[in-house]
Amino acid sequence: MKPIIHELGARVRDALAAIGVDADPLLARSGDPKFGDYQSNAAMGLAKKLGRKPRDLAQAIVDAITVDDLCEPPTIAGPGFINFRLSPSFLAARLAAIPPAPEDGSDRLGLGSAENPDVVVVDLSSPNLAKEMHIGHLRSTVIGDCVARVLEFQGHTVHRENHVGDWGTQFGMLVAYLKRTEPEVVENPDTLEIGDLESFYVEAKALFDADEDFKTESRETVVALQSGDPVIRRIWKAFCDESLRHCHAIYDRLGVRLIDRGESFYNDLMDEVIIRLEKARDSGDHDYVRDSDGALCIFPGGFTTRDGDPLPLLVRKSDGGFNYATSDLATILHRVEQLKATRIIYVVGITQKQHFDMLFAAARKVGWVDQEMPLEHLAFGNVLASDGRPFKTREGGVVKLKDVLEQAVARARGVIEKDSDLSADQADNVAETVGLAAVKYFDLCHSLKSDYKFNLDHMLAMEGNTAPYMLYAYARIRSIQRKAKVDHVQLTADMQITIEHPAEIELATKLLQFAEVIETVGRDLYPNVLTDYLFELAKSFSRFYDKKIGVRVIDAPEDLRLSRLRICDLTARVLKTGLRLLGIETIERM
RNA sequence: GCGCCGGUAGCUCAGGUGGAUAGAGCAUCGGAUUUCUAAUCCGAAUGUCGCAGGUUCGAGUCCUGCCCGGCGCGCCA
Repeated sequence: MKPIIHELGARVRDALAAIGVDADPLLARSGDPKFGDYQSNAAMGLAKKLGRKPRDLAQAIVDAITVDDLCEPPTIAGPGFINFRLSPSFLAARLAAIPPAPEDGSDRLGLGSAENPDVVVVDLSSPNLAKEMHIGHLRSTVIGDCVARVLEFQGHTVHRENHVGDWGTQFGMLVAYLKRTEPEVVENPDTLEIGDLESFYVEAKALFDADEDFKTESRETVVALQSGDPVIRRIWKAFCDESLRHCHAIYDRLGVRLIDRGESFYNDLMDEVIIRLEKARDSGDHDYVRDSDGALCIFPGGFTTRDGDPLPLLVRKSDGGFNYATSDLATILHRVEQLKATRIIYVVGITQKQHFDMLFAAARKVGWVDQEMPLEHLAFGNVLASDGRPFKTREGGVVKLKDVLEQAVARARGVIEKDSDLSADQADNVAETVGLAAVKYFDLCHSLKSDYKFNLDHMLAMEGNTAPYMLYAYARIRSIQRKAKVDHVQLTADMQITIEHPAEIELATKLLQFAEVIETVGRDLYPNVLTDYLFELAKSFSRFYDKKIGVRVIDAPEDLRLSRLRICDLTARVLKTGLRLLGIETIERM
């Protein structure tokens, strides 16, 4: 079942072909319902090219088109828009054709899988293991998980790569500090527990700054670590494991699954990066790879320094050490050559834009990545405090992600408190779901590139484009189904759907847009397109079910009752599926 | 200095490939309703889309210049 917009587009293309024109049908969703559901904007542009009047050309297209199985007779409006309004019988047939939801929760709503599936790498979250995850890691984790879910849903193979920072210079300091404070780690590395990584880091840093001996020790430890000293490596490993346990407590809570592949994993590949680049440098016909001030560099071109000189990507520092360009190039080698990736998406803050522009340009320049292969930096803005300033604790420290989630869940508990139907356990469960959903949804409903202001009142409001509203809309439909005492699984078998009331038409049309929304999100990777759609769907349902302008459901005549209950069920399924793709779990009652 | 991102209603924010009278939520005002969960629905009001030019049938969207805010610009990641 392909998106309706493409079906209509194909019909317009055929009509154009019939009158001897090969052109893009320029199909779009109508901005205003009074113009119908879809419109073709092709006539205006083509008319000029063909030396004809736009409206005449539009008329010729309409005369040549066959769409009576999909919509009402198309109309021509304004300068030459061709408007299409889907017919109720088509809407009904299309909805009726959606197969029942499978038991295992993998509902696809009748959507097909990608014809040419990609192998997609999504680089997400990627915290530094030295410290605890903080508010700055929220967006990458949540956005990355969302696009990974959408791409998986479309049938692509997705690798979620958690490129954690576990190999930087600060690990010398941390391991040296660990050796002092937790000497038994050397004997029993598995038993290491650090309750508060953040303060552990602060303590280590304080000692590093105050104690010359410790500073020296730290530096020696880095060298020992990176040259493979088994004792140091063991302590380092214990520290990383412990740190990852902190991270995964959060990932588990958020329902995010990913593969940890830290910088250390790429250690050997970084050597390989250097070997290949030195070879290119020495070959004589890759002048963009060369040494500069003692550092091995790639000059991708198009980037300049403050003084206007060509800006290189530094791949090996003049002291022989590696930096993040080295490990990022190593990830590209691994992803392209080992994982066989056909699309790579880096979900990283927008402050890194120039770095990724240079990295991608360099990787293409040296031929490690084909020109056509998509390398995408999915860049996002900062999370700010509600006053628009940087999000800090009262003391000016970083805000731990764990604390933010805890606070949201606590506030959610307050929101649902008045409902006495739920047991204490159920209430806890609902609060957990609602609180986490609120944080995720609020993040995902903003456009990526701009900063947004973190506001618990907003994200936990029952009104407006929020998680609680969406979850309530879903729970409400489930409540209707319970009250109607109809098995909504059995309901789907061989049963006709009737679409005639304006509220039914509106809701049915909205339901069938799900396919094209998913397609858009999979291509452009804008989660807020999905949240906006789900919000509109929920509003359409409210009108559908409204006493004044909607239809009766439970007490409607039997045939309409079953049809409408099925529409309710389809709405619930689209909401559940859409929210699932956002990484949000639904609840049956709240 | 160069580059990138943002500037849209009182507030928070949306506005695929240029499309019709620029939207939503909140807040404000007015109306419906003894509820198939009112956590609702209908209506009203509110805009120099940062400014100025340009491109064209048509510009919030594309181009040029400028203003404001944020970020980045050689060995930290």
